[in-house]
Amino acid sequence: MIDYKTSLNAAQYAAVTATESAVLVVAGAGSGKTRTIVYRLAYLAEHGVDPHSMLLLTFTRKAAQEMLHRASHLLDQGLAGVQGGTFHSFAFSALRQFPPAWLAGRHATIMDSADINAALKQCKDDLHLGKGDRSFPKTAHIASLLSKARNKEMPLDEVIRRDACHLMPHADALCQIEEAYAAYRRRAGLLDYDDLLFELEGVLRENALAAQSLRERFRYIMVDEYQDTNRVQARLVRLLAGQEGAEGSACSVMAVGDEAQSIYAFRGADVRNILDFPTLFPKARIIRLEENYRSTQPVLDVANALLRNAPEGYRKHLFTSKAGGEPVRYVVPINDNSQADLVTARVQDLLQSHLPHEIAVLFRAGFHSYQLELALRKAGIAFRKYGGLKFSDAAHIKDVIAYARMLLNPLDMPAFERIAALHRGIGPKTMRKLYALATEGQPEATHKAFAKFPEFLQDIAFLDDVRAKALQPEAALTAIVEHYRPLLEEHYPEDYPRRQQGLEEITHMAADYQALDLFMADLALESPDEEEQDSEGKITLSTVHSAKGLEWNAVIILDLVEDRFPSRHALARPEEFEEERRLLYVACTRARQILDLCVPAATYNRQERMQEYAVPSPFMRELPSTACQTWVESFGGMLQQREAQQPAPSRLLPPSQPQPSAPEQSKAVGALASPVALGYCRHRIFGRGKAIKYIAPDKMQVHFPGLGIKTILTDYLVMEEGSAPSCPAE
DNA sequence: CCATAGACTGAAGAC
DNA sequence: CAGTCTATGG
Repeated sequence: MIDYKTSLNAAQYAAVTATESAVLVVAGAGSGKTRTIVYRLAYLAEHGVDPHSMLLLTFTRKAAQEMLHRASHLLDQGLAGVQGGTFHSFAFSALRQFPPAWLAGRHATIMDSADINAALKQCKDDLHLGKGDRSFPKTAHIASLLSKARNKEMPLDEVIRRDACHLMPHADALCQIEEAYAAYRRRAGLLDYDDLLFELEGVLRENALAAQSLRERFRYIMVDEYQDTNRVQARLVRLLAGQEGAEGSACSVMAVGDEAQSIYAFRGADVRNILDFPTLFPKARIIRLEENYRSTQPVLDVANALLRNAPEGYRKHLFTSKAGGEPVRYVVPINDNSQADLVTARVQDLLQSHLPHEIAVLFRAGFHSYQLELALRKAGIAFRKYGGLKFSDAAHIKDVIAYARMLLNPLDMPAFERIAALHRGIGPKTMRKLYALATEGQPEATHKAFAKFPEFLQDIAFLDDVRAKALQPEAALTAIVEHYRPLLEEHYPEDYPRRQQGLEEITHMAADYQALDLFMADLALESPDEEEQDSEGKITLSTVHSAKGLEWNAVIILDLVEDRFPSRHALARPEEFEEERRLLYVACTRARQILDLCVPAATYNRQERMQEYAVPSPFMRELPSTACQTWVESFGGMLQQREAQQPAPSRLLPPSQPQPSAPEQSKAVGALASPVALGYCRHRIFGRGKAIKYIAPDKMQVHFPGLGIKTILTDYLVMEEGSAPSCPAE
């Protein structure tokens, strides 16, 4: 038996052993919440609970696998029966078992983001909306608005009014698109990410048999990262748990979360779920894990400083009983290009040091790491990148996936169209016509139309043939790859050998699956990593979002300048600005021993085709000078330590007066509740000679919701291009 | 005259 | 990779 009392602290022990009632674990960063879940899994297994009745919902499948792996390691026995993964993947497997009535008998396919975009584009075109209108939102933007509406469970026009008021003129058109898109999915038997959750909720409510069967099976539910669940997800937990205290429902739910780490409000996550948990489960115990076991005090000091400045004041103070630790470094490269070189050199140093070589470089957006990727390649340092483009985003992989999907679901419209478009002479118009004909069932017309494209006909015949053979996933994919080969060479004459390797990889991955549709679902839900084994010795590049829940000995954060971190998209509303703060908090708390914050003095502006002075991120400006050690790059690439002083003072608006005080600003404050956000926005306008170009007057309302154009012009736009910045308040 | 192919630019975060 | 613009083929 495992000695839980000595392996865990008192709070962790309480959380692990509280299996009778619902438990909410509020766990600070690095306070051992993974450890708690791992020990709880082991504890349950040791006390005779069948792994089959445990459900572990985490943010990534990888997180679930790792916890299960660690738990079975503790136990000396496997925990194979535990169902673990994301809400979405769990929903898919539940729906596979208990499909909703409208899907009866069909293999539903999950749409990936490319499918969603294609579908929306088609709906938009069919309705003749937004043609040639530059102010009409881009397809990807429409997708994010529709998804936001569903995740927040708010009508679409409400979401537009609140989050994108400049799109109000298009609200009607967008609502029409939303409707058409819903019809499209039903017709083609497709589920998008949001459908997975709502359809499962529907099944649990309407299909008593299914609900009972799932409830009987899952007696122990554990939900990680609860602060990033949305309303439906909370309802799903509730529905799966059944009535608390009701006869025969011994279901025990444990939710683990940290409100300071909520970084998914943009996709509808609702921190209220944590606050409402005790209402949902009145008998719930609440346990707090506070001591940090991960990071050194200097790292925690920076993290604490970040939260201290949050207007909402999370009552969080991370502490460790370990003393000492390397100071956090505030590094100022000359520009983003030399940042890549400095980071590469730093990584090389760390790799040669005695420290365990677990190093991560984190950044706000996928493309921020491009320069670094080049520099690392040149230096011969192996890395692995998470976030941004996925393995399954590559065109050739998508092609093969399309074949596999059409194998499962001949009506899968995006797949059909993708395959059609592979052949010469078929463009958007023709492929839609062909799909319509093929599904309407007019044999003669269909025959005639398809006869013009013999290669496409061959594809269809090939798929019919493979379908008849009912092959295993690996064999089916091998056949597809072989069939696709000539097309691959035709479409990618320059680099098809490299792409062929990717195709071999995907065939190989399929070998682990019993059924093709399960494999397809996993590809759409989470791109499985190519081969885990060679990850040894590689450093990690990752977006902060993808770094959630992970930790490294050394963490380097890139591009802590305005426009990048916080992202320029996060300016419109104070809540979004605060989410950026929590995002940076998450990034810093990933570090165990070493934390480097990179604040390039200049960044490349693509429009101007030149380097431009960058403004340090407001989060950096507010950091007390004692929190870190400043290193400035001098010409020639040398880093020099600068004696304690306010790190890299903001260029034009010193941190001592970041907020406007003049009376004329008070009317502007109306819409922007947070003075921090206002100070920040003002800084952007006045802090740079190019501000007028940067935020065009007619776009100002986007950045300052609620401000009229007149106010903006009279109160704000006081400088002309190229002139010295001047500010009415001064 | 429509539909397609090819060149070019610009990127948020993720299930 | 997606979206847009333009040249060209049917």
